[in-house]
Amino acid sequence: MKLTTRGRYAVTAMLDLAINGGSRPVSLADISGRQEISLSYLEQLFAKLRRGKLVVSARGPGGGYRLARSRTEIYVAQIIDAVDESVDVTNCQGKGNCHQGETCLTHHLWEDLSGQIHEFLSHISLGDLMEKRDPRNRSVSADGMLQTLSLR
Amino acid sequence: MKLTTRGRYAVTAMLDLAINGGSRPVSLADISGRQEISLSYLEQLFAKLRRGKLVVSARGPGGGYRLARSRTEIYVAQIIDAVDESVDVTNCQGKGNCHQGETCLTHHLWEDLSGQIHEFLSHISLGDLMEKRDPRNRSVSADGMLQTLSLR
DNA sequence: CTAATTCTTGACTAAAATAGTCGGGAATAG
DNA sequence: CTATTCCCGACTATTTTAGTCAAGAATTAG
Repeated sequence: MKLTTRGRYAVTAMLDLAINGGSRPVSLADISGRQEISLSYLEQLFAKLRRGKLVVSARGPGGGYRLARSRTEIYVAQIIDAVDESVDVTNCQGKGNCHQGETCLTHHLWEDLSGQIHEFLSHISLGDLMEKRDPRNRSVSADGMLQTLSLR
Repeated sequence: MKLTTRGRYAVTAMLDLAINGGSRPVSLADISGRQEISLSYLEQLFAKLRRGKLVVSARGPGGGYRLARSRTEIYVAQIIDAVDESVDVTNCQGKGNCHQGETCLTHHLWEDLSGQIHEFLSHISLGDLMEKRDPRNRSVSADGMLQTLSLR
């Protein structure tokens, strides 16, 4: 899990789409104007978002992008994963060296934390953000939630 | 809140310190060897960690760094904040334009999310990571926890 | 005291990621 | 037909990341 400015751009653009996309598609030019992101850069981002099945496109006049599904079914983690193509940072994997060494240990601890952050962002949808509501407040039992969020 | 590879290096190095730092300090050379991070780069990171009051140093033979306080009182968010010097990304602040525009709205939504991630990482200590334990599982009441994690 | 060790600091550099540019396409609504 | 919009690849400038180098200050061991 990595969280860079590109991820922020992507989430911002998707939020713009969720907010301004009613029945008709939203053009990248509109998003570019509102969010002050260069059109060509948006094109690159949306190419990835489309490959990630998060948006669908419509060409021609009146065309643009719309969310591929309900805003309550698109999660922040999916957006970031789509544009970030997370690189494998396993610098001890496959080499065969580093048997239970400190390197492996700390690396594993980081992986756990990274997994936790990913899990965290996997429960926040565009809809949740728009309503400024914590999705976990909807959970019926606190036990279930604790389990969801606990370390593996 | 930004989460880059530098933050990962810093957390990794601090974990190494927490694990290998008993009664005596740990030298950067040791950490460099174990974690395969260049010594000079570690020096830069630890300069910031020291300024952030997260570690204390001891010069001379047998010297090195040690945690400034207990591993249960050093949180991941503090480490990342110390090395990342988060840049302000308010591209509408102060300019006076953007009165409740879409730009401001989505920007604000991102700020909320960013704040949530920061809050999340503010509750995970080095000790928690080492014990692979979710700090929130310690909380007495689920209500209190829900409040802690809910959106502002 | 001396010498080895270790942190401290600043300037510099190579490599990678980020953000943006450009130019040409293809589809489609009107 | 034509304007609009997505689509795609190559290219470029800027910034960040990660690392290098060199000199110096503190401190401990002997």
